[in-house]
Order: sequence, then structure tokens, then C-alpha cells
Amino acid sequence: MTEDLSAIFSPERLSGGGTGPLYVKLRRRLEEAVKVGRLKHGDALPPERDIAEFAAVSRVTVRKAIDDLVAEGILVRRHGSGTFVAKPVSKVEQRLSQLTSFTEDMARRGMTARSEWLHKGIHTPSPDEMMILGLAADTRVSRLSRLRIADDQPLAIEHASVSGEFLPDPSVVTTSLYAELEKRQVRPVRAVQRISATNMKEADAGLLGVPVGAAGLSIERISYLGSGRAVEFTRSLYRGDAYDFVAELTIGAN
Amino acid sequence: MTEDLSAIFSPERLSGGGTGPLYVKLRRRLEEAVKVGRLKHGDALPPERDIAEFAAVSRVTVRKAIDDLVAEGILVRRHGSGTFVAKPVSKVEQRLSQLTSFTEDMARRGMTARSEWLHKGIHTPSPDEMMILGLAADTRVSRLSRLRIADDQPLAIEHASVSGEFLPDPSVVTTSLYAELEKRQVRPVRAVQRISATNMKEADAGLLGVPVGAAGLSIERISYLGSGRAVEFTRSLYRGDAYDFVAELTIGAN
DNA sequence: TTCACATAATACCAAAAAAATACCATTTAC
DNA sequence: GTAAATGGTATTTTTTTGGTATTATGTGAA
Repeated sequence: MTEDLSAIFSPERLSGGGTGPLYVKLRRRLEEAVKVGRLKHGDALPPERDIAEFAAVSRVTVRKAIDDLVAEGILVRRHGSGTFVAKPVSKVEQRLSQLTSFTEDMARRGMTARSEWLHKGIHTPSPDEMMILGLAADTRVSRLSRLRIADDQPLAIEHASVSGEFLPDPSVVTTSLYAELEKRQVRPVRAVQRISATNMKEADAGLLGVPVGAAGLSIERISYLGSGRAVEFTRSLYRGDAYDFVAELTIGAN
Repeated sequence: MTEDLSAIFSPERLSGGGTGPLYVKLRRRLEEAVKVGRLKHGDALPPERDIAEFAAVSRVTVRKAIDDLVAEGILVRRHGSGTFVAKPVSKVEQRLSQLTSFTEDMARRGMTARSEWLHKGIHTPSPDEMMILGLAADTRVSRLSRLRIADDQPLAIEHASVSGEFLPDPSVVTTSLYAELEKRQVRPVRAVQRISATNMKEADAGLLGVPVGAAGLSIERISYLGSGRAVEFTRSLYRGDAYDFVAELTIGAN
């Protein structure tokens, strides 16, 4: 995408634009352009060389102006590709995204968390997985099951299903599924989860060390790419009190 | 079929044609030609090698331009045969409805079909709808329920849920939901459906005029945009024999 | 003065995208 | 069946773009 250089970077505007060093003036112009919405989230800045030539300053000066905005998280640089306006991350989003991490959740309650793997494998998708992840019958799905343990007490069973396209080999996952997906450039930006109460069946109750029929907290989560494509489907069963609500989770980019 | 290469791909038009990489310019030319009707549906594009030679670029550049248009469904490639302008989407949509349309399905069995609306309304999404359609809690969903009647015998109950984003006002739907979505440029290109048997509950059995507990055919369908985004979620309950399978429907582009 | 430091310019490095080349696989015509 | 035509793909080269080290300059404080 090509910006109108003159509107933001014209030398006249710079020379007349307030006080201080050149790079500060440039930074103010950029900051303003983003704030006003002249540069929208996702937009590419012109190449540094173009800005420099247009504003009649050296490229390093341009870079210095951009440096500050990158440090503030307003801009994002990608080597060899360009500089882009970052996506704003709201506080609500940050708060909600914390809900997905078992480890952090336990830490907030003053517990130490670990987990034991029950299963990692690649399978033909079940009808549910086909429906939810939008898979064809001849594709594969990676399944990961683990027992979540807090303070040496088993607390939850977690079953994750990921399209094989995004995670061909589940054995590479050691701690965080999201971290592994991130490595593969798969970045879910949004998740919807349902939390409800259920009575434990024998197998689950046994693993969690509670009597059959005890109340459990069932959490189903589907996470989506920016395109709307479903990436991952996780069913978790927690020991604990019952409540029921639906939360929308937006995971901040970058 | 031979096209007039110079009209679309001449190097002069490319060098002067706007900004950006070569393949973007080429793509714009092609897009324009199809939109204006210079290339009509079914027409063959010239071979990639010819376009490349004529436009004085490499074949891979031509391919990259075509890639995008194929992804958008505007062009179709056939290995060893050629690249063609895709049929207008209405035709494609028709093929989807051929596989899922109650009316056509009944016609194929020699029955005359009609339907009675049970409900049309806009609602806050249920947990299921939020999960499946990927909706936030503060969005809306259109629900359409009807009784499908074949040869004056009630045969099925159908509940459709569509994201309000795609269908803000369900009352405008008279016969075909897909036709209405098509009007709004919403074109699902893929659907996954699950068909299974169930025992009828009292309410459904009453509507369908069968005894409580009679076997019914439950069909759940989710249709997706090309991007992978879920558009519509339909649950149908048919009278009839029982079978269970998962079907994937891909809309062929030729 | 002279040192310290911020500012700015020059020159070169590295990653990514764009484009070109060469070869493979499938379809169609004969 | 064979050969020509056509789309498919892997590899390489070139160009574009951000990253960094080095040098020069100006300004204020010891």
C-alpha cells in the first residue's frame, strides 16, 4: 500500500513543525497520522529511503523517529518487508486472554502448576472435529491430552484438537500449545469458549481423584485465525464449583 | 479460444498502470477485464507463456497474478488444459443448493415440496451459535425455522442460524436462504454436514405428525466462506430411515 | 579549552519479497 | 500410444527493505 508522502513528510511541514531535533518532529508527524487515523492499523509505511528522500533528511534520522514509535508499540518493523502500523491491544482483550492460560490462572491463585501428558497423536478427524475445525475427511488432526496438576493435586483434564495443517506433529509440543503454533506462524487472534457444569463420569473422576458424579467444570474453546478459520478445539474438564458463561477472547497480535 | 493479448496485457499498459509490483498490475488488468465483461465466463485465458511473452515478464509473474484471482474464485485453472473465467457465483451457489436444498431434493424423488414458516427473528446468539459461527456475545443472529412439507405431508423441521452480520433482517427470506445471502454477496463455498438418527421428542413429533420416539434424521450443517469463516448453521430433523455419516461438500468451480 | 553526548550523515549488512530460469505432470490432439 | 500444449513446482537471482557500524558535527558542561 502506498501512502501519500507529501501529506505527512513534506519538508515544509517539518521545518515549520514546532521545535526540537528533526527526528522528534518526524516522530510527531507520524504519531499524529496514526492517532488521527490517516494511517490505519495494518497499513504499511513508505520505505525508510523514500521517507528520507521526500523529507530531505538522512535515512538514519527517519529510523530514529520510527525507533521510538516501535518501542511504544505503535509501529512494527519487519526486516526485508516494511514497517507497519501495529494493532492496538485493548485492556479488555489483555485481561480476557489471560483466562486461557492454566499456568497463569493458577499462579494468580497462589498455586504452582504443572502437567502430565496423557496422549499425543495424529488421527483421522472425528465428526465433531470435522464440523468445528472445518476439516475434510481425508485430512488429519493432532490430538493432545494432558492432566493439569496444581499443588500436586490433579485439577483438570484437557483435550486439544488441532488441524494437522497447522500442527503436523503433536509430539513437538512440550508446554504451551499456543507457543508451538506461534513458531509455525499460526496466530489465533480470537477464541470463543463455553464454560458449564457437568457430572463426572468414571474415567474422568478417576483421573482427577474425585467420586463419580462430582461436579466438574467443562470448558470448550475454539480459537480462530484473523480470517475466521478455526484453528484449535479444546475441551477441558476442571474439578471445582459450577458456573456457566460464554466468554469471547481476543488475543492481541505481535 | 484466442484472446486479443494486446488489449489486456500490452507492456505499455503495464508500465504505466498504477503503482506496485508487476504481478499486482497484471492482476488488476485481469480483474478489470473480467469485471467489464471483456473476458466472459467460460472464456479461456491465453496460455501463461503467451501472456508472459506478450507482457514482457516472466511466466512466474503471470502465474502470481493469476494465483490471487484463482483464490478469489474469479478464475479457474485446469492442469494441462488452461485457465478459464469462472462461472458467475450464482451458478456455483446453485450447485451447493443442489446438494442441500430440500426442494430440489424432494423433486429428485418425484415429490412436490412446499414449506411453512414457523419462526423468523433476530436474537442474541446462543452458546452453540457463538461457538459454531464464531460470534461475540454482543452480536446478533438471525434464526429461521420452517416446516418442510412434501406431497402435503410434513417431512422435516429446519432451524437455520445465520450471523446477523450476513443477514441483518431474516424477514426478507421468502424461499431460499442461500439466494438471499447471494444477494448480499455472501457466498459460502463449502459446507460440512452431519447426518444421524435420533428419537423424536414430543414437540417435534407433533409437528411432523409421528408418534413420540419415532426415528428421525437429524442433519446439522455448517457452511463456510472461502476464507474459512462460518456463515450459517442449520439443524434439520427429517422423518425417515436412519443412517449416520459426515459429508463434506466442496463447490466445484468449473 | 576539552570532554561528553546528542544529532545527523555515510556506507555496508541481512532478511524478505519479487522475478526469472529450468524442469515436472497432466491433459489433449492426432 | 505418442507428441504437443498447458498448468505446476523447485531453485536461483535480483531487487527491495529494514538493520547496524562508523564517522562527522554541533552543543553544553567541567
